Amino acid sequence: MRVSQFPLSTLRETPADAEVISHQLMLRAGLIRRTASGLYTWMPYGLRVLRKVEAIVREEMDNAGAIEVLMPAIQPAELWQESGRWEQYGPELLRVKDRHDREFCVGPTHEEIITDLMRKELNSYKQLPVNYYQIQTKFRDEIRPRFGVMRSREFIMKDAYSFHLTQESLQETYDKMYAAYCRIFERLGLSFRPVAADNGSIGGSGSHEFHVLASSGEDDIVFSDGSDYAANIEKAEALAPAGVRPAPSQEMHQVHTPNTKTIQALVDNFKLPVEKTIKTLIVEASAESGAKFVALLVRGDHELNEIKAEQQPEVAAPLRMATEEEVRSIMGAGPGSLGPVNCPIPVIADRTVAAMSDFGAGANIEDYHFFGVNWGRDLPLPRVADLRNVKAGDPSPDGKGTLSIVRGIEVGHVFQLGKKYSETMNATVLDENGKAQTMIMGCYGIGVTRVVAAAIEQNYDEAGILWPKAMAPFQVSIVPLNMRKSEAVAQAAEALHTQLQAAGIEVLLDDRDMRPGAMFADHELMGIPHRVVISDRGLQAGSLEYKARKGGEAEQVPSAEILSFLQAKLA
RNA sequence: CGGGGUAUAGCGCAGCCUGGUAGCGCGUCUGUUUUGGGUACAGAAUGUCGGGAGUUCGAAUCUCUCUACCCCGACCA
Repeated sequence: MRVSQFPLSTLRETPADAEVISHQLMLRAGLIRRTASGLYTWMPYGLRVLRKVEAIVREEMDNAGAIEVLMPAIQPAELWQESGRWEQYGPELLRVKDRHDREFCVGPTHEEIITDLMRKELNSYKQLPVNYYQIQTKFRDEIRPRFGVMRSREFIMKDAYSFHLTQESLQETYDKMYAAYCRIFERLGLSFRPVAADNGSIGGSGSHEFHVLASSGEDDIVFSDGSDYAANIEKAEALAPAGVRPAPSQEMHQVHTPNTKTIQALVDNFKLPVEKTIKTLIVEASAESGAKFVALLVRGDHELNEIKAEQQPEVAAPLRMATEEEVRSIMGAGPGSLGPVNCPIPVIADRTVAAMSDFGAGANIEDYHFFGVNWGRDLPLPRVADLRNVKAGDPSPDGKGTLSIVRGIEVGHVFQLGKKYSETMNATVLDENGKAQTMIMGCYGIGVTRVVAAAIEQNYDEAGILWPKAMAPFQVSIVPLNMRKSEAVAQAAEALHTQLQAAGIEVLLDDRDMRPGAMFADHELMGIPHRVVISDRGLQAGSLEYKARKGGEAEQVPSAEILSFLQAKLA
């Protein structure tokens, strides 16, 4: 391909509204252009990258026995009403009406369509299991689209849905999909991690997220150095500290603590170790608890896990922190002076808190704390639960090794749906006794467009993108110097271009009449992995210059050997 | 939707406070120059100053209003 015929439009300056590096580089390298909020056009070079990701996903899905279909992007409201999601989904579901005033939505996902399809197509258990997938455009009317293609409203997703007679059969396909996902991200050349995920109301262990590791990621991923345990921090269990609670060694006493509204101030002003401090958080109580508010206790240096908190029967979901006015009217003191001693509302203590002794906590009197507090002696131990986020260095919940935390970008999700849709939509097959059985379902998604952005977040340098080999829009770029003046350079460039193309190498010839520096900068920005420079100087010496995008010095390669040299690099 | 901010040439920005009819850098076009890291010089084109209304002799600038976009929160592939 020649640049003169495959237009490249790079930007020298970073557009002001691009926040994250992948968005900036995708705009600068001319891979995408914004059409409207959350809507992007994929430009020629970007589309090549996208197609490569799709091809790998398609191949691995096919290899794993999934069958490709293509469902409509526009979906009739009746199916969503049948599943109950027409009401549940909210404004993220883009609803439209046709000329007959019939209601439709632009599909954000396809459970309804596939379930409807399968209940019609499948009659017998003998037809199971099946696994259908598609690679298709989805639309979710996100409240706040951002980060370019990372969280856009329209995006391309590979979604697969499997149907089974038994849980064992589902597990088998689930495991196959899990393995296929691992192969996909390995082949894409990404550093990734499958992690156990929160699977909400469905229950069971049937949900894993696949995260591309990148410091700019929005999720915290927890993993163990002593086992293959990995989980989203939302889900990672914080174990109770080992050993028994130390015996009290101090008497409880009230201390005047002016200007001490934070844990840090308490530690600094009173030389109290942070491990001896307690944070008291007041949240709204659930209707069935009978109380209006609940106090949650975590150690001073620990962070409340909102999902774990919401799962407590006493706590209202979604979680809502009490306002400062509410706190004052219930507790008689403001935030910064709160604690479990003489607490007028129900209390739940984190496991770590339950194991503390001689600790300090607010006295529920403005500017006073109690120090030397001990459970059992000074106040009864409240209900204990896992309330906090794990921290790096915590023991792994499976008992093997300690935990580390890294940031990740969620690019895939495998999920055991069970009968959630098949039951409400009455998708059954006849079993061997001729009895109707509700099918069990699994679903498996990959955010194809997001994968492209995530790959950049993980692979870039000052000059631009560093594509993994499998994703680069071209493998080799030819940069001829002074092509318009030097007949020899022009001929050599054309000849090499023809030669590499004939050898099946994806090659891009930069035949623009530009200065070398500008061309180098463009190819580096675009992240083409291999570069061959053709110059009069080199040709006279019978050689071409080769340089890899990722590090390494430029080297001279005899012209006659360039093909085999590149083939070795590309292998 | 709540809170904060921005809107001036393709991109990045100045001008606005203190009204006088729009500018800089990059890019684009023409010519010359240069040719191993975004070359230099000369010339040129490009704006309903986000839309509408108002104040004024006169509005990018002041007032009102609408719209779009960005950032922080809930959502998610």
